[in-house]
Amino acid sequence: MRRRVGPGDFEVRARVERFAEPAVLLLLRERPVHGYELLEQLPELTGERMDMGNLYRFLRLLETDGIVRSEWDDRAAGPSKRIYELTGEGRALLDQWASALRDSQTRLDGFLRRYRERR
Amino acid sequence: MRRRVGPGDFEVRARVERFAEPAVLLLLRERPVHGYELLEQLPELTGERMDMGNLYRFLRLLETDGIVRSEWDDRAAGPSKRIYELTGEGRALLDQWASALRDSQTRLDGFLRRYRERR
DNA sequence: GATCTACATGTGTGTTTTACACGTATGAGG
DNA sequence: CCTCATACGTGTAAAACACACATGTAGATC
Repeated sequence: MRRRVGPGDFEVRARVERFAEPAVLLLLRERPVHGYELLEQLPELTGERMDMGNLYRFLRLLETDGIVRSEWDDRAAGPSKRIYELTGEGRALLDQWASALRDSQTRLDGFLRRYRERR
Repeated sequence: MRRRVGPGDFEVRARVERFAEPAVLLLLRERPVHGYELLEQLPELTGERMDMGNLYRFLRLLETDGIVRSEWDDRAAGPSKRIYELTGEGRALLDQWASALRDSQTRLDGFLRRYRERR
């Protein structure tokens, strides 16, 4: 997204497409967590707050795809939580993401190097 | 985009959102070019072929936003070309992109470092 | 005991971005 | 005359993202 905030003054965000996916997978690899917890921990990785609605939808999609599995947890007081954990497929997917993100890094590197040449 | 190409085997692309924009701006900063030429040179920066239709649409949008300006060039034989060049605003926007991309790089770096911890 | 806040999980829907298919015209070379 | 490379474009569907709203639990505060 690009937004003009003044003449010659833009606000640009350069986000990786669907970056929430690898971020969720990485957090889940560390330990099983529930959605609300992810919501709090994601910004640390992604730099911005994720939309709640999309997160919960996204988690269910991951489950139908066999990337995560979940179960309800009512043991604690308060509203019950759905705890998600990574499957073997999920770990494989995270590895693919990591490799794709390394490529992306290389590409960014190339871009920025070329940007600095010929100022 | 994520595509399952087998059990536990995924094809993941980790692309920066709207990466074509900074790529076009960078190419235009180097010298004025026309659309078809961009189409050929973009993959060098972005790693993939851009959709033609979207590129031409995108260039016109950039022009209405004052990021580039253009004029027809009929001097050469063959179909006439519309040559684009970067405006001052365009250069400013490229600088903003570069800064955003550096942030993105830092974020990727953090992600990958955390990925390598706790395998 | 009403009301406010934090926790926790969701649905509905519009907007933006990207993907894919197709249309039009010029001129060079067989 | 037909095909191919060049050059510019439109139409539209699908995917991703943004924004608003709905539902329920329980502790804290008034």
